[in-house]
Amino acid sequence: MAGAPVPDIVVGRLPLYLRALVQMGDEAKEVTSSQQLGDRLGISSAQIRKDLSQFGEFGKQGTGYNVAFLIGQLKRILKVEKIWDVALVGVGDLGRAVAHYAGFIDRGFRIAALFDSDPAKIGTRVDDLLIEDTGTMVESIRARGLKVAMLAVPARGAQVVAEKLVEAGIQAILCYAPTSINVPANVRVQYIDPVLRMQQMTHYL
Amino acid sequence: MAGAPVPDIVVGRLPLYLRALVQMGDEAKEVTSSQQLGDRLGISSAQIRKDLSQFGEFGKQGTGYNVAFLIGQLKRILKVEKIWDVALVGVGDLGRAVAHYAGFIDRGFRIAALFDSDPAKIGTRVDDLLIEDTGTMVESIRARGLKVAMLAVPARGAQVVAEKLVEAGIQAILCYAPTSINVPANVRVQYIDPVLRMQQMTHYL
DNA sequence: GCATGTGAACGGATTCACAGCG
DNA sequence: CGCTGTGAATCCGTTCACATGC
Repeated sequence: MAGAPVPDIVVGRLPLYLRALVQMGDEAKEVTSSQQLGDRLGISSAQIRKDLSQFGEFGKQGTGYNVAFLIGQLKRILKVEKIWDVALVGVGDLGRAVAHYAGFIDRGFRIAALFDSDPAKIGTRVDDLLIEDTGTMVESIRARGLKVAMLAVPARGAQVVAEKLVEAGIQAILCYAPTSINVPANVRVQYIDPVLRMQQMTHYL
Repeated sequence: MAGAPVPDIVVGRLPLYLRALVQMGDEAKEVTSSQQLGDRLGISSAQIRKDLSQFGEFGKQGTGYNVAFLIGQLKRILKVEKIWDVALVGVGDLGRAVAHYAGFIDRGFRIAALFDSDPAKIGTRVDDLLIEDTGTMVESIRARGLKVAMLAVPARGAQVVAEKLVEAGIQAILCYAPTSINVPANVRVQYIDPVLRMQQMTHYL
């Protein structure tokens, strides 16, 4: 049922479905149902069926969903069939950890460029990847045509860097800096701040 | 207006408000309004007022909110006035990065115990903190009375470890493992999986 | 005047429940 | 019979708009 605008909250669940399906595939499961998938994820089967139905009819009545097929469809919808080259800005402790994280490549992302403003770091390498100057970042990102970036600078500098990323043509930013950033509506931002999640939980203790 | 059950989605925004207010405090701002706060965060002022009103009347009509006072109230509500001692399970690359992350202590959390199942790591230290055996984890966590844990083991092992944490009396788990875990309803889980966020964004590119 | 706190109105998301089909 | 896909119904969250009070 393509055509109508799909709610963002639905798109946000698709990666979760994909992750669970890949696990099922690893377990040599060939077919599954909305019920099984929901049980794994703590989501109702109706929710899953409705979400998927926004993009097409992927299941068979009485049978369920073919795991490999649905994985393929979700990858297509999420545009992660190919690997995205990503720029990483900020190579402090956090940025280094992100750069070393092995979990990206299998799921659609490769860190392809590093940037920092510290002269002591510029020109050095992290795993064979050169750290470039943020002063020349805009041109460098433009030249490579990168569309996705990760932000791992201190909160203070995040807004300024974000604006440069937008200027460079970046359209999606994963922000590890513990602050909100303001960007034009056509640029997507997602935040990773573990402390927010921790503080949410402690309320209930 | 305490008494009624507050929606989880509201509790989830409070840490965001707290973070922005602390920033304002750092900027020596003494008073703010729901409008100002909302502009920073990309949230409507009505939303912020309604969220806060769930817990009391913290503002003054015609004036707004006292920043320091509201920070104190939010810390109280979120129970982060004191520092929580946290167990970290899994001291691989990811776990080490989490252990080194300097952003926890200022915001209510201290990593106070490390666990791993690798004999080569057990008994060694990370920043003066001993890595203990997961085999003796349940007793160790119980003995210290820890209530909060972070999970940084491979996806495969996450469920088993989660069950041990529950057995040990842990009531809140921050899960860095890229998988869903099932725990009793009285235990809270929050997930950090940057790839999910990335895949959500690429859909729109 | 200005900004909060809040009932009422609205809109959107989830769940229900079943027709349809393998 | 089993499970999907989906309109209808329900539930929940957000926004509106204004009375209240500094």
